[in-house]
Amino acid sequence: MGGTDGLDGALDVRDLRYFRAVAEERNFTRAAERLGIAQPPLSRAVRQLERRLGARLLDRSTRQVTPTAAGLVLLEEAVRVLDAVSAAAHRTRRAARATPAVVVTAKPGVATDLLRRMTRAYAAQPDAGRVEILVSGYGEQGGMVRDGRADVALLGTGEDDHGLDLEPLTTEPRVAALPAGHALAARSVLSCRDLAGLPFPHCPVLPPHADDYWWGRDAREEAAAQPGPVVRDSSQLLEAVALGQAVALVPASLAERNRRDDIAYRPVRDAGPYTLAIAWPSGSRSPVIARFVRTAIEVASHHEPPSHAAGPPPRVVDPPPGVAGPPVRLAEASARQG
Amino acid sequence: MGGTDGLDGALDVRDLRYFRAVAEERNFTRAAERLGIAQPPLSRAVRQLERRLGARLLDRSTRQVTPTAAGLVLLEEAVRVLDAVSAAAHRTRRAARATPAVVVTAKPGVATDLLRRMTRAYAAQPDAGRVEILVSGYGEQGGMVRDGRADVALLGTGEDDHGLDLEPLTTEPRVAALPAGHALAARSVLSCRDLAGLPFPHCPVLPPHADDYWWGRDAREEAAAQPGPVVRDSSQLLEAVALGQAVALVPASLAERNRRDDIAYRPVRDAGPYTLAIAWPSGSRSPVIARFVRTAIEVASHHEPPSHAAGPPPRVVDPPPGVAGPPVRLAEASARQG
DNA sequence: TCCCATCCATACCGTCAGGGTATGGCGTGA
DNA sequence: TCACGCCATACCCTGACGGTATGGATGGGA
Repeated sequence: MGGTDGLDGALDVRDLRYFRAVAEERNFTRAAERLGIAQPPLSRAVRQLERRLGARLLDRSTRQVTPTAAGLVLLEEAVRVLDAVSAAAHRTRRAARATPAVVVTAKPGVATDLLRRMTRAYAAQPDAGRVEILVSGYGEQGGMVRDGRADVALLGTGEDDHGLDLEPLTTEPRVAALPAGHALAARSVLSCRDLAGLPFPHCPVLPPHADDYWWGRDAREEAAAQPGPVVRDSSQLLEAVALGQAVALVPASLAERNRRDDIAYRPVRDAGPYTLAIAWPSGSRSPVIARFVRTAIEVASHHEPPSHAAGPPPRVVDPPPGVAGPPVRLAEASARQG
Repeated sequence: MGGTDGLDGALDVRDLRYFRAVAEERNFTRAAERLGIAQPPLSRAVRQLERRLGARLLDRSTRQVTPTAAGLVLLEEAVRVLDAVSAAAHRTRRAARATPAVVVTAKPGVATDLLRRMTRAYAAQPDAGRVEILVSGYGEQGGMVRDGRADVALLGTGEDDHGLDLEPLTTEPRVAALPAGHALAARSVLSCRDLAGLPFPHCPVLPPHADDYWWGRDAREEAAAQPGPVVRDSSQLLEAVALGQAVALVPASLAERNRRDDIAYRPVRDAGPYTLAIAWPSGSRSPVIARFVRTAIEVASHHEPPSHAAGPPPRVVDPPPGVAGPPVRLAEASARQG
């Protein structure tokens, strides 16, 4: 479908993995370490890559390796390629299994009942395949779909939805979770201003596979510099709040399901709602995925939010998706930047 | 951003190119020829790939090589990967040039005036970069954007928009183009039924780079089996009509601009309109592309269709795109299949 | 100012994967 | 039955990739 394969200047997955490591680490030695090879071959590989592309990719000035403009472009493209390669392997292996299944991923503790209903409704359909549920840490869902470990994901407002198509499922208000003894807990209603400056839990923006995936040093340092603790799931988050290490904005349903003495939940007047969406690989034509998405939307539209006072009225399904659903992004997406 | 790179089972661009060739050609010998290597290494490579993935990809039954279910999945993924790799090389090289430009591709003879206005309007903006126009053959535009040779494309209803985000620009009716002496030319209005069964020009569904890109044998045979001639641009198309080899449905504006004695244009009552859209890589965040797309939409909304009687009213711009415009597909896309 | 630590580049070498040639086995069609 | 087409196997060779050793440059600390 694409055009000429040509030789693409003979770009290779290995080259892209290597370049990505260096561009992210901004340091050949650390990158080599991360890749599990020695530093000299890495230097050579990157240099060869630059020669093949006929472009300088890295400025190796004194004491600092920084990507050039072209290097930044290649870094972005490399990530896409590597995800696509990963996806190719995962999806092929999955398709080869005797009874292929739809793999849906979600972070633990959110929308478990909705998820249960979805899978049940799907499995109830005649000749529907199996459904596997793959739990993932905060912020991991997008990556799991992109690299093919999962077919669809449930993810919330503000999570990384790069390269995915989304359809919103449910919306509910968010409330503040405060340590029981916190000064703000004395008040019955808060506003965002009240929370400004307080330590928020830092959802690890990135996959925490320390072994085979790292962030560049600045990203790591940046993460370390954040005031709040790093949490991977809702129980860690609540624990952090209970221990007084942080405050957090959580979906109302999560608060409902986690009433505890050591945490005070308070409405926040001007906090945006939490929207849960279902996501699938952008442009997927898989009828199985389309069917699951349709089912999910159907179920969500009948789904009564677990019972909190002023939830929004049940969502009306907009035009049902075609094969993989009309790619509609959340409003958030278009507002992402000016 | 994706998850674990792991080793992906050590998938490689080379493996995917090889597998794609075999899966498309359905014949090892021809695939090897197409790849410019000998057949035995190809057999070995595919076998190794199957071992690495732990899945049978091809059924090599007697006299016939057919992809398995897993093989079909991998074929689709392979195309994505290869396009992404191509795109990485092209975009990086482009970004490395002293004065990076927006490359827009369109087939010749369609919307040239609109294209001219768009580029002029874009270039008129302060600190806007250069614009390069890359002409492409029928059906090639999508591939050119996908593999990074172009940044944006103008393409019409029904063209391959896989992996692209679209925004419609203009809509105009289509008319039938008939050889002047044709029996139907005697009538003043036609319907689709009248045209059924007549030889239509076969827009080469696929890139015609005979050297480095071929279709699988069935696709080629299928194409050869089509009654109508194969054409690559509008002048070839009109020539084919004039020579009596085919009839065609063409946008009204094309008819306007190509009045000839040997071709009769007739309205077709129930023919769908021709919608021209601008397309860019799905999920692109490039501000340059976003800007060009915004300009294009703006220009198109002010654009008076070249003057034909009952054109639709000037199109109203729906919510202007954010960074890269809200990915909205043409209605056609959601109707693509039930 | 001098020294040392850090970090990237170069030189050299061994290994193995990938490609070529020759050939065999098998099924099909004349 | 023969001949052809097609895929698999066997074997060899080349070259790319990775490792080790080492050099050169820069910047910080004493």
